[in-house]
Amino acid sequence: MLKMTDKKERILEVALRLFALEGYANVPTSKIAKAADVSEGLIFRHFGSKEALLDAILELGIEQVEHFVAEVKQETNPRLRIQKVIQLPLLVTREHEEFWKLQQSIKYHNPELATKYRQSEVFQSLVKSVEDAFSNLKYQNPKAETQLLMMIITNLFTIVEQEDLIIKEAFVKFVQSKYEE
Amino acid sequence: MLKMTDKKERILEVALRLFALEGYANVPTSKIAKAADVSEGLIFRHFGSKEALLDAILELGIEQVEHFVAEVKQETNPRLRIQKVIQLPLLVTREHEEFWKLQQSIKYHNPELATKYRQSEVFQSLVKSVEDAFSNLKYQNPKAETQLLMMIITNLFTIVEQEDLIIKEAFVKFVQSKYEE
DNA sequence: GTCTATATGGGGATAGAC
DNA sequence: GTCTATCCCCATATAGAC
Repeated sequence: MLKMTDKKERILEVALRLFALEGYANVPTSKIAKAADVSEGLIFRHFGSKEALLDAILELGIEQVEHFVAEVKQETNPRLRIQKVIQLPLLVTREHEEFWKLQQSIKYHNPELATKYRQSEVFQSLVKSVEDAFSNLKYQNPKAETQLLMMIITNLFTIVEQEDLIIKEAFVKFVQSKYEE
Repeated sequence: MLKMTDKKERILEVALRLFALEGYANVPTSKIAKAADVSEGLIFRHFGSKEALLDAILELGIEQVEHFVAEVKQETNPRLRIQKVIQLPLLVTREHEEFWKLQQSIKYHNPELATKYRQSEVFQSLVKSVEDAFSNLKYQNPKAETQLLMMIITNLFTIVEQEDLIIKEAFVKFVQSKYEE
């Protein structure tokens, strides 16, 4: 990937942090500019609009998550694959916690953008691979199982952001135990 | 309860719906006024500020949910009590559903308000009664079980993608089956 | 690429009449 | 209790110089 301008990069980082922390709608571009030590105008030079900035951040996040998802899909043992999916929030949030938090929050601010993510290849393929695993394991209702598990996982991300690491890990283990044989 | 002015009531209803649907930050008071067929000024006469309006809505929501929660708590058979909690999302009316959704969304706009609700008597007592049920049933980790179940329930409320009642009911049944003996 | 200065609109909120 | 009119701020966005 071509190296971005330092400042453009800084804007992305800072905006991600602030959006995740305080919510997209609550963060004026002026605040981003100040925090990134950049002129406000530059944000619009680079991204065109505040919303386009959000979009760029999400694109970037999806990219970064791709590798984690690939890891899960590559696991052929269905039982293990499910264990790995459950662990995703722990693994991903370690590096991309803010992105996930943002992802959650925009569900409410900006449903279209959230939908865009939900329908992204990455997410869809993850869902499918989970469903396959449940099918292989002869669960009676693989679709519902998948839906339930994805729901739990999505929420694990948000819990994860609240509690301390020990509690998180314990809870993830607990959920995993639900899917052992 | 004293009967409110029709218009005050209408503002509350409309605002609840719009906030839940589009997010607090995305709904200007002008829009609420128009939708409720009321002057914008009246909103401020009655509630003082937009945020105070949100607060009033949440208060009201808590009140309305109280009776459903009481129903659950009053069930002494722990197995049945859990079945009933899971059914909560189906029992509450559409308005309550909106209330629940709003409750979720403000986590990001206005964490203090969300916390206030989370720590409300109603919610806390529901959590406690679920935890008791799990304890009685000798689940190994009642606290984690409760956390997981409450998480699932909260999400059941917000499954919008499946507005189809049949699907929703099927899914609730599916979750219930997880907690049968 | 980046800054400074500025335009524009819209959102929350108030005043005052009825 | 309710409406109309209005204020003011601040957030997004643009223009133009460097």
